[in-house]
Amino acid sequence: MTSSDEDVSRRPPSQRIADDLRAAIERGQLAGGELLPSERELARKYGTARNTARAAIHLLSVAGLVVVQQGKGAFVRSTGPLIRLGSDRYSPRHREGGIAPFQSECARQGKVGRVEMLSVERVIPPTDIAERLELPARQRSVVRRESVSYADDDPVHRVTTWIPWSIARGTGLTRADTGHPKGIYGVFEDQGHHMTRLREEVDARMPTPDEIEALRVPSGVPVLDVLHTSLDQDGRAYELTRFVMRADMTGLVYNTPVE
Amino acid sequence: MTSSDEDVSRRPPSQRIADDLRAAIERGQLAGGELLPSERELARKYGTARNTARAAIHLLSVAGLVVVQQGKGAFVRSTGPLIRLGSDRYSPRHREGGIAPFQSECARQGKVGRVEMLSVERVIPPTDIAERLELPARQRSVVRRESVSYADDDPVHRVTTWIPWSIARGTGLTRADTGHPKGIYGVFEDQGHHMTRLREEVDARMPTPDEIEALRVPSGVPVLDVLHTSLDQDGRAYELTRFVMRADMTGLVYNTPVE
DNA sequence: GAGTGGTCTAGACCACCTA
DNA sequence: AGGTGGTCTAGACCACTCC
Repeated sequence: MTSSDEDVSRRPPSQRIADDLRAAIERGQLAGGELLPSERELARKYGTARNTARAAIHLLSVAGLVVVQQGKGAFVRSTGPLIRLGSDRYSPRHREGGIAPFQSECARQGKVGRVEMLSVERVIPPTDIAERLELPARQRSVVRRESVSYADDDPVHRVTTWIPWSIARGTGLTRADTGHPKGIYGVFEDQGHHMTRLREEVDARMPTPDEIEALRVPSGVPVLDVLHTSLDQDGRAYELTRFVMRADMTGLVYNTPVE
Repeated sequence: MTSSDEDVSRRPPSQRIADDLRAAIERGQLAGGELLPSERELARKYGTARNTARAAIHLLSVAGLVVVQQGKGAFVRSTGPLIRLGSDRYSPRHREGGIAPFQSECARQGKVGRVEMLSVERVIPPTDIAERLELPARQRSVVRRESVSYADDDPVHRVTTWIPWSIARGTGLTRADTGHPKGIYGVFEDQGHHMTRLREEVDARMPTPDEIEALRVPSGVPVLDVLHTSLDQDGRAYELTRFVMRADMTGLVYNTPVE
């Protein structure tokens, strides 16, 4: 009658507890933001050692279902709507108003978007970056601009832009404040580089310790790693940007013609 | 001299061990596929209980750096090139040869691509699907096609397609084998639906228990969740597909004009 | 101070893999 | 058989939060 691969009695106690909690969450019996029973309480209830109840909660935490806070307890992770970076964010239309697409997307979710520049430096880029910019071996120097995007005080994107030195030299691109009302893409256009195509390579992975700290990512939340290449009217790459995005607060959307 | 937030002596033993292993991996001292010291060995070496060494390895496992196999040990996860689903996979060009883009992308990585149909059923779709298909409340019936894509015997994508019953009825879309040499998109074209635009919403998240089983995802590996909408020459959605993709073996790439 | 999670110990038994 | 990981126990002490 009962199939052996669903034999609940053979499932270890920690997983049984986790299953029960997971089911309660999925049924909505434990809603987003709600507090789970404490480890000691679960241990009492299930007649196990505290470590066993703890293991159960840990399972849910690495699966991204709950967020644990020391001294407080484990809370069901509440899933709000995502801030979606659209492929149309580079459209010249969006620069007319002078308002960045990240900000307007935040506003749509009732949040305040803000970008904080971290650094602007002239560096030698990693080889994968140099390749995509088709830099000749002789002149591998680029300007690297690093920033963090915030939605309502939550850091959500870590953004790194690489620009060939031959393009950036002598322009506002070498300064934190470009001084251009339409931002860095305004500068590129003044320099004669109009974005006609873009290429984005999208990966997902767990964050590095650096990223966990910088983006304050809770356990069980991956990041989207987007490597964006801007191509100008001659089909040449003139700028590269890597977005590392908290996947629990942000997503992507592409809306494109089929060629 | 030493800043307090880097004070290594205050870092718990399990994290110290994890840090050391992580450093060895990042230095390449422990290469991809290589075996880590056993838990008992680490415990001896660091003078801790086995549980503590075990916790260290667990940290690396949920971070996606190592894969643990019962009875064998913990191995450094080897990162190969990804199979990248391109936004151009829907181009009519690709259907001429009759070879699916997934297969050709696998071939590029020296792998054999294969798709296994799981089911074809007439169902009432979830509301988010119905909304995107702009189904009138009266006729919410759709054909749901489920399949799994394999690269060399590894299941890498779980694919679900929803098609309004009004479009699918009486066509090969209601059968596992459509009988069309150009696949389901060939059928759509025969029905007068030509894909002129596509919209893809991209999220990343940890896999559900179902997905962990179906895709055999090791711990510490997220999935890409892509909701694809096909729009025909009239700008109407005629088909929706959800791809759930192992992020350690597959990625995405979009190459689009800027409008 | 009482409650919560964070970490550790020292042992135990089981399941799995390799030879 | 002897190694590996998987799970559990019963206790301990620490760090954090809230009142």
